[in-house]
Amino acid sequence: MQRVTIAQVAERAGVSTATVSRVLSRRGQVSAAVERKVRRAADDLGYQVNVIARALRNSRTDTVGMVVPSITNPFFTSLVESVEHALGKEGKELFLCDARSDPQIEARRLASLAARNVDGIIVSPSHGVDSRPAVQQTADRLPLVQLDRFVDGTTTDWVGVDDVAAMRQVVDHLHDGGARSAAFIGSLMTHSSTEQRFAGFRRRAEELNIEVKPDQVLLGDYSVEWGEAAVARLIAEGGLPDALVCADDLIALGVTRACRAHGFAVPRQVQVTGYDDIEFSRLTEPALTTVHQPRDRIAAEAVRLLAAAGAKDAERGPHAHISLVPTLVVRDSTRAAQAPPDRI
Amino acid sequence: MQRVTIAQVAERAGVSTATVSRVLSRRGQVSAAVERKVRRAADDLGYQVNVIARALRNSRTDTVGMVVPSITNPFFTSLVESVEHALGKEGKELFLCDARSDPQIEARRLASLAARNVDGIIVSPSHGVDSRPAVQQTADRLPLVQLDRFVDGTTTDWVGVDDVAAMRQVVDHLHDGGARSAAFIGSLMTHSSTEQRFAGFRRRAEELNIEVKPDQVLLGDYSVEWGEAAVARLIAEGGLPDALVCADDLIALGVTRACRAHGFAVPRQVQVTGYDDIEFSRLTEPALTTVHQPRDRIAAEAVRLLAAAGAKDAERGPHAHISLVPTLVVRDSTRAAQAPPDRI
DNA sequence: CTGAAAGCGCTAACAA
DNA sequence: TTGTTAGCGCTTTCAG
Repeated sequence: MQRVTIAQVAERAGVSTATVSRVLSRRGQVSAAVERKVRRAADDLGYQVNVIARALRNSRTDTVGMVVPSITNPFFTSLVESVEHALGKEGKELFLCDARSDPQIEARRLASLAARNVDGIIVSPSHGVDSRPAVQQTADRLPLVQLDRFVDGTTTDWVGVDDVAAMRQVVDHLHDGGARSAAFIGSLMTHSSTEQRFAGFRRRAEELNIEVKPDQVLLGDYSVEWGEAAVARLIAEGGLPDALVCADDLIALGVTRACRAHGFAVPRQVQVTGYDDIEFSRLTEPALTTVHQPRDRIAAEAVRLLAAAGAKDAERGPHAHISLVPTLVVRDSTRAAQAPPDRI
Repeated sequence: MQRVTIAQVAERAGVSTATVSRVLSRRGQVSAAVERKVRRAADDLGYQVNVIARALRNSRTDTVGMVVPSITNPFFTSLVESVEHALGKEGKELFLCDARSDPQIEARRLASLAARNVDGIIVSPSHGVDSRPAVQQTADRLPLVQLDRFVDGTTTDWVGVDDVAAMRQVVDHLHDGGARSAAFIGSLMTHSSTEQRFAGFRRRAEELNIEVKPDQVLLGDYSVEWGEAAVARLIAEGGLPDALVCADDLIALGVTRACRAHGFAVPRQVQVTGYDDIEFSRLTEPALTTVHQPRDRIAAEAVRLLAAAGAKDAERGPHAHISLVPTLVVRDSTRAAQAPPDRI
């Protein structure tokens, strides 16, 4: 239970603490003989650095903090996995926090990460507006990259996908499958993802003359339950359009399920699309057509930006916004291309 | 970018650093007037404690480390969520690590957590044997609780469910549904979960005269893919038994999917059960019959044990093994009770 | 009730 | 190449 300190190692090896430090942190020149003695002593005693003490001295922890809106959302967990992997290559570790989609909790987590002297922070903000103060304050104190989502009006690095381009692909695909009317089912417009995705959807739908009734834009949250509820509401209020475009896969899973429960065949009577390409999206019946996010790439870019920001301590260059183009994964919840009905 | 220290607050408030410390860590008596001055100064300067410095001084971090085999397994993420919640009530934070099912990575994570002076560790070991040295060493240095899985031959606290009792319920239920033969699909017997679950399965199957062919015990890993592969193998080698008992929900999801893909109706021709009750288990077609683990309760007990171990520093009492009884959730992948065929 | 000062374990000047 | 020493920011005796 007693910790072994550098001083004890020094005593046993018959050298000074400075020498031990030099050996153990492999800095500075030490003769081979002394090095051997020190390592020997350290091993014998079972010495382990005290990262806390080292961090206090160096004001570096080799730790990166990450805050996600929800750790139970498979999209974020796979993003976390990618980030951890990318970080591992740099010899850094990840300190993960769950904001539970609450900007207040999020603010606490960010503050606490900063207080723990993490070298940088990766955050997918919970709210497009309310998350701003905490995110901006944190970004003023240390390197910070926003991932996937971002907060309106903040000046920080950001990495994500081009939601508008993605939605264009989605709508084109649905149109090819014969859709002439569509509904959009998303979360409240409280964060950038839904906002961007809806904007992309709406724009392309207009261009293609796909009908989108105002009361067929339904906003709730990113959950299976909400997807189910939304479909129930649509049916109650007059029936389903040709296509249901969902802002994420969880919603789409619920939507698909509810459609089938209410006797609507997917994709024959109604087409459904998701977003994110979580693992389960291929497991439902029918497997979901969705937008694949290049998670590893997103993670790698984020880590790279963080490293760069950490390096040039003096002055920060302009912030980077890296937007990757996602790909459409066509599965069984949409129809293959066909000539539009009126052209037959 | 510059950190505000206690000294700056002290100067601005016109008091000593000791007084500031007393106010900010709410220890010791301070006059109301001084307290107000100090708080004022701290707010003005935007002071935030340096947790690192405090930790070095106190050798306490109010942080608990958690290591799970896989952060993409929904069972573990929901367990993490429960633990974080339970910890929040104690004012502690969670430092989460993913071992990627690799005892080596796991060992590194454990060491690193210990080096960071976490107050305690919650670990669900990746391997029933290979995880032992790291887990035992860590447990010797600080409070440690094993969750869900455990390592053979270690003396630490443990919280989980009674797998044997759970499997008894599963087998009874399948038998009620008419099953007279069954296969078991699990991970390699490299960790306690599968071991225990298989033992429970086998024992009850024997008691009920349910046939289990030796080559119908298939061991791979906890993944959807393995579930799919296992079914393919069973079919290739002579067909499916009445029931397929899976060691976790991911496997069961793959199993169900593969059964349907190969034209076997679930549950009419073959019954399938899972284990864990992850959220997606109710979303597949058919919804999965599975064993529900009381996650919140498991988490609460673990946190309680950790707190207790942290308190009595002097001598550790005997270690506790807390085993909770899980409940069977009957959904649509199994058949309702019926009189056994031979009794009709 | 408040202040001075020591020291948690480590590293980096600076000396030798 | 190695040792001496100061100090990272905080808490906590011990005096006052």
